[in-house]
This record gives sequence, structure tokens and C-alpha cells, in this order.
Amino acid sequence: MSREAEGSQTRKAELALRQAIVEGEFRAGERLSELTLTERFGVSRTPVRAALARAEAEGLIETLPSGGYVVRAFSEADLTDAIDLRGLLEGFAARRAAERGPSRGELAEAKLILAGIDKLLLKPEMSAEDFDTYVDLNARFHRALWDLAQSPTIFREVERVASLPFASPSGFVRLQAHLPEARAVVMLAQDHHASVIEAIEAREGARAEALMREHARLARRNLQAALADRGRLDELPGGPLIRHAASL
Amino acid sequence: MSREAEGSQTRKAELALRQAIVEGEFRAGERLSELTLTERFGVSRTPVRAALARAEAEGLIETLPSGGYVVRAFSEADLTDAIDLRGLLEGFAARRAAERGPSRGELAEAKLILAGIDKLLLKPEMSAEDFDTYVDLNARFHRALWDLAQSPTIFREVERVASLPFASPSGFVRLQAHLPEARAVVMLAQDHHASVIEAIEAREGARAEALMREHARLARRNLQAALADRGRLDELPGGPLIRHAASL
DNA sequence: CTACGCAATTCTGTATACAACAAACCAACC
DNA sequence: GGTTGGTTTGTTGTATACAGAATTGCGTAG
Repeated sequence: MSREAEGSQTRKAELALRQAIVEGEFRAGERLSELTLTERFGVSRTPVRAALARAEAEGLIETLPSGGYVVRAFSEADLTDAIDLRGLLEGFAARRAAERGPSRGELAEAKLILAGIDKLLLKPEMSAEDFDTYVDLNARFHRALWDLAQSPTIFREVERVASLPFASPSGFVRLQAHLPEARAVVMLAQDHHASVIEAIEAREGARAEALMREHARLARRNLQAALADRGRLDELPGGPLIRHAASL
Repeated sequence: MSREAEGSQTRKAELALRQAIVEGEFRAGERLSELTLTERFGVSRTPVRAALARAEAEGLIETLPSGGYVVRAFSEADLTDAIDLRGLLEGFAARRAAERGPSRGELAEAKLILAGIDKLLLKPEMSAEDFDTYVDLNARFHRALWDLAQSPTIFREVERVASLPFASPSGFVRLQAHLPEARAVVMLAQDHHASVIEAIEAREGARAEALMREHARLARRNLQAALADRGRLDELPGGPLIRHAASL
């Protein structure tokens, strides 16, 4: 059976494992027994094993010296590093795109997404549904940007770094939803988006790079705000995996 | 049995597979049958499977839509992208190190390695053995640099990007060995090394970053030289995996 | 009450059997 | 001769049995 098949047991185990970890159903540092996961996911050990190997490659879990896996614990420094790394790679992608000079057609998709977000921002108030739409459009914009570098290698690595729930471009966006300044942050982010496309079009590589680096700092800002009042963090994807200075 | 154990069948398969691929024992695009590898490595399918999964995570092979793996083919663009990516991440590590300001003790190891390379360069001519020593010291210097950022996340990613044979800091060094300008390139590289440590010590983050990016360009220069006369490339680790414009 | 050692259990590493799928091949028919 | 159909072979996906190692818990001795 194909590895990418929807009905594949391996895929089933991968998705279930990923979801269980990200939703905090295991405590950070908890050992993941293959047999336990076998019962839980309703598949045999072989697919579970494959899922564990993949999760380790993604950085969600880590191996014990004596064998087996434990759920990884993330420090605050890990989070900011991951976010910065994402910004670094997105900045690189943007610079490459600018230096290469994409055609008008290649830029079309990104501009279309931008217009969609602009339209959302026209509304005086954003509903929860609007916010979902925004999260989706935001994710799509970032992927479109990665694609503009026209480099499978770069795409691969930035996708990888952004696969951690915290480092994802949409990772902390949801956290703003209930914050009063949410709208302002979204508008700021959208200005970054528009500026980076403008920079790419004008072949201003350094500017495009700097913009994406700064853009990632918005995520760090949201992270800081979330860390300030602890409660919010747990409702975040992957939130429970964050190890706090207090609980060290 | 531990996954890291030396005698582990999985480890055996991982090493054997990696070596076989890098040494070009498979053609690029060739399908890797699990059963074939099973015979070849003298282990069962389970460890072979684990080795394949790992090799895919490292980017040496890729999955077919219908299942199974094929040896990845690298275009020239893939190589330069991988090298640039390594430079980007090493630059980030260097900048982080500079901004953080490592203690004298933390810098000691890097300086020791630098001194070792300086000593090698004092000799009027470098023997093959000297070159091996240089390759080793060079690799150690780079790892020491990655470590100076004091960030497991950054270390992890730069190590990952540098795990591809071409992107490795020592990837193209061996290629210079027989070139007349080898000595000059090594001296240039060593100046980069010394300068980046100096920049880190002086907390000059932007300079440290720029230096490491430029440092990686040396690898690109070597790559260009190697591509110019095709013969040399095959004796390189991973060389046979490079797909040429001519053979497209 | 604590510390040490032994035993039982649980876990992972490994091999292998079985089933479903894909591709290649051959043959027959148009 | 080309195409289509079925068959056959090889491949991967999955489950599971077995062995060795690690961990846990208990009992005992100090």
C-alpha cells in the first residue's frame, strides 16, 4: 500500500501521534510505549514505529539512550530559536525570490491571497470565522512565498522548520484572537506581507530578507504576551509541551 | 537493544546504506528494494526499513508515490542551494554566538583548533596526511562554532543541513587537495575562521554572520571548479548523484 | 527506616509470515 | 501490427512471534 495513501495504517498512526502530542495528551518527558500506542491507535507496532521515527525526525519527540522515545520538552529559548529560524529561512527564500525576479504570473497567487486578507480587514470587526479564514490565508501566503524562491531544497527546509507547532507561521496567530490588539497585529503583519511582495517585485533582496526576519518577530511578540499570562498557553497547539522556568 | 548501540542491526543498516549511496553504488533515480538491501547488508527488513526512513529524513533518498524509495538526484542548483543554506545557518549561529558573548573558556576549543590549522599552514608543503588532518580540524572547527550559539535547536538544524555530503563543511575540501591553488584556498578559509572568532569575541554579530555566509561561498567556488572538469566530481562523496545539465 | 539485590514484568530490537498492491510480461484478439 | 486483457512476479504494507535488555517492584538485610 502506498505510503501516502489516505487509508494507510502508517498515515493513520502518524496523524494520530502528531495530534496526540500537539494536543498535549502526553506530558512532556513522558515515555511513549509502542504497545500503548498500538492499542490507542488501533494499529500494529510496525506503523506505530514508523510514526515514531517520523515524529523524531520532525523534532516532536526524542530518543532515549536506552531505546524508546519520550515527548520533547521545549524551553522558552527553544521556542524563540525555532521562530527566529523560521524567520531566517523565510528571509532567505524571500531574498532568493527577489534576486531571481519572479514573473508576474508567479506573483499572482501571493497577490491574490493578499487581496483576500485585505478584504477581511475592511470589516469593522472580525468574527471567529473570519479569524479562521485569516489563519488559512496566512498559511497559504507563507507557502506561496516559500515557493517563490523556486528551490525545492529551500522549500523543504523551511517547511521542516515550520512544522513544529510553535514555529509555524500560524502558530501564535490564534493566540491573538481574543487579545484587544489583535486587529493591530494582523494589520502590521499584512503590511509586512505587502511590503515583502513589493520588495521581491522590485528585486530588493536585502529588504525582502529583512522584512521576513522582522515578520517572524511578531510571533515572538505574541509568544511573550502569551507567556505573561500562563493560562492562554495551554490552549495553544503544543502549548502543554512548553517547560517553564518555574517548573524546571 | 539500544538504538544507538554500536552493534545494533539498525545502525549497521543505516551506516551501510548511507555509505553505499554516498559512494555511488546506486545510480541516481534507482529504486531501492528492501529485499535487495536485506541481502546486501545481512540484516532483516525491519532495520533496513528504519535505515530507509532515516535516509529519507536526511534527504538522501525520496519516496515514490506508489511506495518505496529511489536515490535522489541532485541538480547543480540543489548543490548551491544546500551550500548557501549551510552558510545561512552557520551565519545565524555565529551571529547568535556574538550577540550572546561567549566566555573565554567557551572560545578556547575553537581557538585551539585554529592554532592547529595555523600550525599545518606553517609547513611549506602539505602532504596527503596533512590534508586529512586539515579536513578533520576543519570539521571540528565548524562543529565548535555551531556549539557557540548555545542553542540545541540551531545546532540540530545546521547539523541536519550539513549532513548532505555536498553541503558539509568538508564536502569540497578534498577536491582542492590536488589543485594548485589548494593552499591559497585553505589560507583564505583559515582567515575566515580567525575573523569570525574575532568578530564573536568583539560581539560583532552582523560581521560574524556575513563572514560565515561568505565562508560558505568558498565551497561554491570549489564546486564550480569541480564542475568545470567533470572527472574530479565522481571521486567526491556523493559525486555520482549529481545530475548534469548534459544528462538531463 | 534505608539501602541493596534479586526477580518479575515490560519494553524494544529483530526476524519473518502473510496479504494487498503495482508493474511487467505474455498472449490472444481486433 | 497494435492494443487490450489477464496472469504472473516482485514489491511494499502490516501483523506478530521471539529474544534480549532495561526497568520496576518487592523482599530482605543492615
